[in-house]
Amino acid sequence: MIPTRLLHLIDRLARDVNSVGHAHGLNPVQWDVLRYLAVANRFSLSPKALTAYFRATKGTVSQTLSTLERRGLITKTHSGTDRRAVVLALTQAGREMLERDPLASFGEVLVTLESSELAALQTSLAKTVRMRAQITGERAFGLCSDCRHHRRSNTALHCALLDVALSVRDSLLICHEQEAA
Amino acid sequence: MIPTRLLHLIDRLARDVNSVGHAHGLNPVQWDVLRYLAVANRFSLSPKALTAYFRATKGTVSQTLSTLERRGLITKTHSGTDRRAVVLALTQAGREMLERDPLASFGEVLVTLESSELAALQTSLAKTVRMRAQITGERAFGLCSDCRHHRRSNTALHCALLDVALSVRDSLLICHEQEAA
DNA sequence: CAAATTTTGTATCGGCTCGATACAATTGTG
DNA sequence: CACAATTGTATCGAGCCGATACAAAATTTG
Repeated sequence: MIPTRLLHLIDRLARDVNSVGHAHGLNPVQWDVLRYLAVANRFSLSPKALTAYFRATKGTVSQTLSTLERRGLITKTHSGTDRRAVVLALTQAGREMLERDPLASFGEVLVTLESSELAALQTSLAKTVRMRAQITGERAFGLCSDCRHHRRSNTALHCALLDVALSVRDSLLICHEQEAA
Repeated sequence: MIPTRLLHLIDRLARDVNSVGHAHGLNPVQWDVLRYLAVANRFSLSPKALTAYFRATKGTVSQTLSTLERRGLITKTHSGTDRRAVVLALTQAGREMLERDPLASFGEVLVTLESSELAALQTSLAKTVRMRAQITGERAFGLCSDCRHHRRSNTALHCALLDVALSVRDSLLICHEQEAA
């Protein structure tokens, strides 16, 4: 039996998020790009990864990125190893813009919840998002450290998929290659 | 301290909802209208109520409704009491379309959760949505029976704001006038 | 009651987003 | 080296949505 009332709440929440996403001259997708770049590791800073993240076409992503670059919020540089690939990065202005992230207004509401309730909410939502990604066959964009390709010896961290060494910081960021362990 | 990780999940969930909302030739807003009309009581079936519900301008709502009417999914009739007002209703085709609601795919995921977890999730989300509505000064669109204008004698139900009798069915639907008790 | 104001909705215009298609450049493969 | 696959850009057009102006009915005010 489908939990109609809960679906209604999710729908309403999603609409609220979308509606609050028009702020400081940016639209919801543009905010999302800034947020993504703030939490993605160095293997995931490409238009390709964003295309998967947003389920948008390459053209759409390309346009959004051009707009953000024109506004000085991100930079686009060509990768050294693969000269087709573009490496994205937040500029200082981009990081400052993120400090005015309208989504933070949800945070102010959430912190009034009991910490145990907050933790439970986070766990349930994480489960939901993960299962959804699984069903739709899309990437989960989870933490590098939660990935089945993640290896940790007593000396270092390593990605078995890309065969590269990982910093602690790398492993605590989101990776587009991530697959649940 | 703002729960960043949780905000990220909410953002991702919202994007998922929005993305899944393009189905059967309808867009997310059009689905939302159909869903709303299915759960709104007879005092709330107007373009005006939808304008508040979606935080959209009157013009935008008017256009969306015209499109849905053209597709035969809703009807628009003039109110008898106030001839400016329009009364909306789902057609049979509209109700059938709702049976293919893409949001139901979330339900399939959610039912795999423990029922206690499901209940907790619903409670937390309801709180969040309610607090958000309060802060932004908007209507909550809660259940008629949860309203401070709701009166129940041993013989009948009554709305003290509109001064009309309520059926049991009325009181279990969403009302645009609703204010938390 | 007449005039002004408020409420409710429509019509029209234009900016902008986004998907589709075609294309360019680089890398990988047989 | 020819051919395919990958990654990203350029261009076009449909459609969404906000803004403005307008129409019709109801309400308030003098």
